[in-house]
This record gives sequence, structure tokens and C-alpha cells, in this order.
Amino acid sequence: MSNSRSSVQPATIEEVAALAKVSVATVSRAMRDLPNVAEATRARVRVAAEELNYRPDPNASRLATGRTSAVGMAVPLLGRWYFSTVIGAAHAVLAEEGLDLLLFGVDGPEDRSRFITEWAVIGKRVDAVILVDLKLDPNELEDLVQADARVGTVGDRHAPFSSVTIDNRAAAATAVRHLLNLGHRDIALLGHNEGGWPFTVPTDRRAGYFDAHAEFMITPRPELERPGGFDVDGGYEAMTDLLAVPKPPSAVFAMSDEMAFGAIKAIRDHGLRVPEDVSVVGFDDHEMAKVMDLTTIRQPVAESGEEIAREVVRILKADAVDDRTAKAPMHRVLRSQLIVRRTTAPFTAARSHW
Amino acid sequence: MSNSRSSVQPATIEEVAALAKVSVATVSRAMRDLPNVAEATRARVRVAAEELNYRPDPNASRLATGRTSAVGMAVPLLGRWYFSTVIGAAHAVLAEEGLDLLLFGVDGPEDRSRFITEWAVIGKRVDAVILVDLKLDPNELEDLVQADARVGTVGDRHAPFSSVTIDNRAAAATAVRHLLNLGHRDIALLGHNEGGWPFTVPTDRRAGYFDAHAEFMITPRPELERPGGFDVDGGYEAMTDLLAVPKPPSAVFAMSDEMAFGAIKAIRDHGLRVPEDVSVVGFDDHEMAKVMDLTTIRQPVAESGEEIAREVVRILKADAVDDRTAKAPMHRVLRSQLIVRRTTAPFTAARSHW
DNA sequence: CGGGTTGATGGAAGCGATTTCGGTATTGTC
DNA sequence: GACAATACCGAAATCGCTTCCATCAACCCG
Repeated sequence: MSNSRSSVQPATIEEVAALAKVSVATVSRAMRDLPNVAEATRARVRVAAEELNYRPDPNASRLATGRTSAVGMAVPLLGRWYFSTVIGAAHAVLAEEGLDLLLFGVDGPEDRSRFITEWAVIGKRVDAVILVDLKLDPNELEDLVQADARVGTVGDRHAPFSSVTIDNRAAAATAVRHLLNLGHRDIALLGHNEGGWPFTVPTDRRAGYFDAHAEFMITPRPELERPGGFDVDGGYEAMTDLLAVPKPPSAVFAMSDEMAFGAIKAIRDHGLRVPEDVSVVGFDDHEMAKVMDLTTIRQPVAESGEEIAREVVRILKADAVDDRTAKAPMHRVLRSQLIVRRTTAPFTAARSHW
Repeated sequence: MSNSRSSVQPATIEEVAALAKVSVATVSRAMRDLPNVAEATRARVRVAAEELNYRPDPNASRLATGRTSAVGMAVPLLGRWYFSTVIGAAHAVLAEEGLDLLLFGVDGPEDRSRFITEWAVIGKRVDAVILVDLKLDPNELEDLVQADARVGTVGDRHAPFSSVTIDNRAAAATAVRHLLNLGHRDIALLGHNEGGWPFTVPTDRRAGYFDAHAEFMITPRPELERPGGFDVDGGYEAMTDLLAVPKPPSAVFAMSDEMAFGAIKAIRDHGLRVPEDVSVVGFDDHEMAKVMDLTTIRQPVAESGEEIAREVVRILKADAVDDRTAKAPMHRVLRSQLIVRRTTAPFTAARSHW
């Protein structure tokens, strides 16, 4: 190490140029491996840069090129397992490509709108955005396509943009059908859509719940449908409520494993057993699902994050070389499957305490 | 909405200036609420800006000011509950202050070094960084102070920088003492430090484990100490191993709840019961801890993230007004406590299968 | 051997903001 | 009513990089 200059005070391109006795233009070209620079001078520039501990100022570079080398991720609930797993997986591939990751927690529709219309691509902060489980309204969608934004979505699907999803409706139907096949007829639904927050994921899963019932020619009792906040506590509360209705459910389909865990806890606290008294099926195959022996729908969460990140990278690379043909959106739907463990059992009329 | 210009193609400051019939300098001042601009013209500028849907290009602004209005967070394991919770909490306060959040997943010491010396503050990407459970080596520390960087840490504490921590050593000792008091003498330790990755958190907790043993004048058996990867699977594997040693432990102290959950699963899969055959105590008070009835150390995870973010905001605001006096680092240590639930019980010589 | 390529380089004009500095216009003071 | 102080505003420099364009030398080929 013979850095004549402290590594903490990075040099500018001009100083490098001076040391290497070339113009700044040449330094710029040399450092970015552009053609039309002689190998000898490229080498000279490199050692000068090394010597001065040069690293291009990203902001200057962004201003000059209009490109940021960053992608933004918008997620509704940062702390939930599903989202942090997606983020983690996406981060890994983005990091490998040298892309920065900006996080944006979307807390309500206004936030989402702000994210779209002023913050992200349009706000010049990132080159592309990944939306996780966020349904756009028509205006936002329009803004994004007008802005010619690069976007990838996971969970939701919007025609003009690449997406990776699973078939939530079919998966939910599978879960509920499993319960129906076991003889259950009073099946609660945890985690349905709440007003204002138009996720499509819960909507689809709810549709699946109805589909399965329809196959059995029965219509679910509306009072068995509860919002569950998608977390443990929400599941707990919703289930506690449910246990107090006149004719409580003998089974529960929770739209997330975390709610399912909460529900199980509530059931047990109520002096009942799972699955003898009430069956529970979740959704996600959370890492805790196997510990809890939870019957659930497994979906490839990490893989989703990885896939969408790869796709975004592909798009970005395509427009780096100005390849307009590569712009056709990709819509990938990943496979999910029912994992039967031990929180579901056949319905029996005789229940412990009822 | 009478935007004469599409909202997706934001205007430049010059266009606003033209429309408002003032200079760009005045627009700049007016928009940032600086003094020395007449209320009338400020209003005029505002409507022009509104009309054109103007928002300052952050990159131009960053280049000109040298400030980024962004903070970076470095965390070792993005997907773990602890980290995503800290991130979520920090994000909330940063967002409220209009600060962007860049995420950097640190995967090994080289990554950490890269983060420090080229990416974050020194790399002009962010104004400040928050390090979660990352111990710096002396060089990195030196680089950061040389660069006069704003940094906040959670989990670890470095003298020159603000931190929020808990007393991991004392907390771990409390957990282990609880086991010792219950009569356990063969207490396994899950999740100790692995070579190369110098976290201080596990080191401190390990020290607490020894402290408690020392109080009881006993030295723990080295073979009961296992790396656990800090996740469910790691805990499962470590515990499975542990159950196969000649004289298996009657209790386990896991350095994270997730490992504890894995351990419980392993114990049960082995045909043993918790807590009758082996007691388990965790660390964190994960949201699943209450569901699992896990005895654990509760630490204020979300609060940590919130606190450190607030502190970083304070620092940033202080140097916005050039207040050098506000630079004394804050070292806040939050309270943790033992939550006794039902995975710990007195030691009894008679064990089910042994 | 001369005109035409081709390859390597430098000069200079942006990119879109911020900020310094100086100039009017306005106000206040006696 | 003269003079100093103050409030407001604009011209221009600057931040550090990218990129267009011109230049120049070496090279190729008929």
C-alpha cells in the first residue's frame, strides 16, 4: 500500500487524469473499459486511479448519464417473513450485479402513489423498481408506462410489466378443498382483503376459497370470514373471535402461516386441540411451519425474489445495449403445492368441549 | 388538474424559472424555504412548480451539495426476523424524515470492508450508515472516523459512534442462571461465534454463559457448545448432534429464538419432551416465542431500530445547522428481561428414554 | 505516394441543481 | 431629503462525471 492519498478522501477524475497525464475523457473511458483506448494508456490510468484510490462519484455519474445503477423495492410490510425473504433473495442478485437497492415501505395507498409518481423511477432515484404484492391503480400504471419505467412485480401481475407469481386462486382452492375433503363444512377464512388496501393476493386466495366451496355446492358462512392482519397477533385475535360465534368453525384456512400460528395458539388457549377439534391450514410454508407441523401451501418465496431480480437485471442490461426487442414482459408463474402435515384431520362431530 | 405537462416527465428548475419569470437561483431558494425571498414571488414559484410538476433531480442536488439525503443500512442476514424487524422500524422513522434507505447485505468480512471503504459514506452514496450487529476491525473504524462519517450501530458498540445495544452478556447470564437455578448442570450453548465472522453479540452472550456457570463454580463441557447458524435449521441440526453425544445436555441456551425453535423440533423428533426431558431457553422474544411458549430473553428489537434511526437523524440535522457540539456520541443501552414461559422446568434425574 | 480509413486522444459542452457575490430597490433614520 | 442599512433577486461559477466532436498520427491500398 503506497497510497499517497488517504483512502477516505477519494480523488476526483481530474486528479487521476493529471497523474496519468491524460485527459479526463480518457480516464473516463479507460475506467469503464470502453473501446478506443490503447492498452498502454489504460494501464497507466489504472495505476494512477489505484494510487489515488479513485472511485467515481456516483452522483456525478448519475447526473451525467441519467442512469442510477440502483433499483427500488416497494413492499407493504417490511417486517413480515414473506417480504424480508423476498428482499433478501432479490438483494443477493442485485448486489452481484453491482446494483444498489433502495427500500421503500409502502404504508397505504397514498404512500404507494407517492412512491410511483414522485419517488422511484420518475423521481430519478432508481432505474427500475420491484413491486412486491402491490396492486397498482390505473393511473399509477399509466404513469409508469408513460415514464417508460422498468418494473418487475412479484405477487401481482400487470400486463405491461414482467412478473413472477403463483396461482394464488388455485392454490387456495387446493388448501380449502383439502379441508372439505376431510369433511369440514364450517371453514373460516383468515386474512381477507380490507378496504382501501387493494392487494390482489388476498383477493385471489379468497376467490379460491369460494371456488372450492362451489365445487362442493356449499356457500361459506360470511361470519366465518375475518381480517387477520397477516401476522401472528392478528391471527390470534381473529381466531379468538371466531371461537365465540354461535356455531364455530371446525377448520380454518389462513392466508398466511403467521396468521395460522396465531390461530393455533388461540385455539389452544381456548382449551381446544389442533387438529382434533379444529383443523388449520396456512399459506407460505414459513420456516416455522415445519416446527409447528402446519399443513400449508408451499410457495417458493426466495425463488420469487431471485427470479424477479434476475428479470429486472436482464431488462436493464437490454437497454444498456439498446435492445428494444428484449422488452417483451415475462410472466412467470411458479409452482406451489399443498404440504400436508399435522394440523389437519378429518372432521368429527364429537368435539372436546362443545 | 391542469398540468400542462405530463407528470411523468418532470420539469427542470429552468423551466420553472421561466414560467415564474424569475431566475433559477430564486426558484431554488423558494422551493427550499430559504430566507430572502419575498412571499409573493415564493408563491408564484410554487404555483409554477406545481403546474409543471417539478421535483428537483436528486442527483443534481446531491452533486451540488455533497449531501445525499439517504442512509445506508448494513446487515449480515437480511432474511432473519431480528434484522428485518430492525430495518422495518428504522425505515419508518427515516421515511418520515424524507431520507432514503439503501440496503447493503454484508456477507462476510470482505463485504463488510467493501461496504465501509468504497460503498457507503466514502463512496458518496449515503450521508450516514447504520450498522446492525457488525463489528468493525480497527482499519475500518479508522477509515470511518477519518472520513468523518456519521454512523450509528445497533448490537455492537464502537466508542466514536452512537449505538443502541442491550447488555448481551448480562442477559445471557440471566438466561443461563435461570437454567442453573432449576438444577441443570449440562447446559448446551447454541450459536457461538464462528471463525472469521467477528460478531460481538454472540461473543458477549457466550461470555454470559460462562459467567453464570462461574457463579455456580462449574465449567461447562466444551462439547456442548455448538454453532447454530442462528436459524431454525441450524438449531435443528445442532440439537440433533447434541442429542447424540455420550451424556446429552438436559438444557439448552440458544442465542436466538429461531435456533431455539429448531432445537425444540429436534428434541421432539428425537422422542423427547420439552421441558420434561430437556429445557430450552432462547433469546429475542421473537413473535413466535409466545406461540411456542418459549422461555426467552426479551429484547426491544423494533425499538432498537427506531432509536438508532432517530439518533442518526439527530446527527444529520445537527450538521445541517453545523452544530458541532451535538457530535458527542450517544450510547444507549436498552433493557432486556427474562420471560419465563413453558419450555423450562426443573431438572429431574429420571428422563423418559435415557 | 497521396487520399481515405481507422484508432487514440483531448477540448468542451452538457447534466440540473446549489451557492456566492454583487447589484437594485426599498426602507429607515436624523 | 440625503445616506446607510436591509431585503430581494439574478448572473455565473461550481459540483464531477459523460459524451460529442474535432484533431492528429499511423496505416492501408491501389
